[in-house]
Formats: sequence, structure tokens, C-alpha cells
Amino acid sequence: MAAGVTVDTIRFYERRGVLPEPDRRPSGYRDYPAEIVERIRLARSLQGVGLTLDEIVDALAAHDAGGATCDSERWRLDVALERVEQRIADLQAVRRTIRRTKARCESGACSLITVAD
Amino acid sequence: MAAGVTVDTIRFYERRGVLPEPDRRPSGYRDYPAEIVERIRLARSLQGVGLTLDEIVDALAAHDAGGATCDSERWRLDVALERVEQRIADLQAVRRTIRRTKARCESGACSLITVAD
DNA sequence: GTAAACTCTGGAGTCATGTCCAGAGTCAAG
DNA sequence: CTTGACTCTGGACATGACTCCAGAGTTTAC
Repeated sequence: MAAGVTVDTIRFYERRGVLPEPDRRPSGYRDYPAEIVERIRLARSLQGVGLTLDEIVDALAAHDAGGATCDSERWRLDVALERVEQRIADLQAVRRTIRRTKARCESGACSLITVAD
Repeated sequence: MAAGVTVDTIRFYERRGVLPEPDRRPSGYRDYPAEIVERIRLARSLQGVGLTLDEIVDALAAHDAGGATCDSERWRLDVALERVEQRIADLQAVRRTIRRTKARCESGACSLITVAD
């Protein structure tokens, strides 16, 4: 589709409240105003900064209610940032473990799997 | 339990093939040999280096088949390492995006959500 | 006017790794 | 022998974000 997402994704977003229920043509086909593309792009960029769909729904609601400003909404980025940093830290810990394990393996003191005695 | 996992997890591992089907007492209770604790610990440490359960099943099968050595099995760590590094890189990209977005936000050029004009 | 390409629906399935449930039976301690 | 703590089962639920389905109707291009 025009906004770079599939029809299924659109329907999913609609069910999840990311997108409003659109008008329908007599046939039942969804009839979107041009702005919907912008909304989808906004939702996608919010995903790009690590917000969950629920958070995006919330953020868009604040947006729709009017009065949302940089200062009033920036905390959402902080939440996302902290979450991402936590995940990075977790993965870095796993990486350290893998490296340590490999090093031990290579130095003949393998601690895993092998049958070696 | 003794191995630091719940009964539910044990049953799940059994279904997934991580653990063999154990003998049963007449009552139906699972009757584990003492070694099972070591096997669970091994599985857990393999999870700790980022292997999926399917990969662990595979690795343990190689182990059980005998003849598994450091050299023959180390590639599993490489696979896991590469995957973890990819995920870290992805998350770091998200983090950069968040930071950039925040910086723009703070400098008055917010690109998200706000109603500002 | 016909054929290809689209959309409609509700619901189920996917991925990965567990977790929780009710109702029934069993085990160990005192 | 009772009591409390355990285990048994198959199956549903949780997470998060989609993706796929069949069968029917619609739109568009030629």
C-alpha cells in the first residue's frame, strides 16, 4: 500500500486502535482520507524509536486530544530509551558469556556439551 | 526443584525434547536419575550463551551420540555469537534513533507527536 | 464485458519460552 | 490416619506484532 504496510497490518492497527475506523464506500471498502498515510508513517516512526503499539496508541491519543507538546511527550522517548538500553545490556552480558565460553573452549577447558574427559 | 527450574518447565522441556522421557513410578510420578540435574544445568547454560531450545536439542543429541568434541561443536557458539551481535547492532541503531529524536526534540525541532506549529 | 487484481470478513496461526489452571491422585511427617 | 505439600494430566493463556486463510464481492483496465 501507499504507506508501505500491508492491508493486514492496516486492519490490525485498526483493531488495536492505532488507526481510527475509516468511512466506508457503499461496497464496504475502507475509504481513507489522505492524512492516514501520515498517521501510519508517524506510528511507524514511533515503532522505530522502540515504542510498543500500546504506547503508540496512547501517544496518538494524546496527540489527537491536542495540546501535546515536545515537553509534555518527551518522557515517552525516555521510557523507550531505558528499555532499549536494558536490552542492550542484557545482550552484552550474553555476548560476554559466549566469548568467555569460547575462549575456554579454545584453550582446551571446554565446559560444554563435549564428551571429552 | 533441585535444578532451579519449575516442574512446568521440566514438562515443557520434556515435550520439546530437551529432556528424555523419564521412568515412572507406579503412581505415574516421574522418576529421574540423579544425572538429570546436570543435564538441566547444561541446557540452561546453553540458553545462557544464546542458543534456542531447538539448537539445544540438537546439541544435546550430538552430545548423547558421543564423539562430540570442543572442535566439533564450537560452531554453535559462533552461530549464537553472530546472532547476539546482530541483535545488539539492531538495538544500537534504535538507540541512536531515539537519541537523535530526543536531541531534535530538545532543540525545538521535534518531529513527533506534538501538535506544535 | 470480461479478466485480473483488488478488498471484504472473522478467526486462526506464527514465533519462542514458558506459565497457569482445575480436578484428581500421591507422598512424607507426625 | 490425617494433614499439608507435593505431582499428575491436557490444554489454555501470556507476550508482541503481525500474517494467513477461504470464500465472496468489487473495482479497474482493456
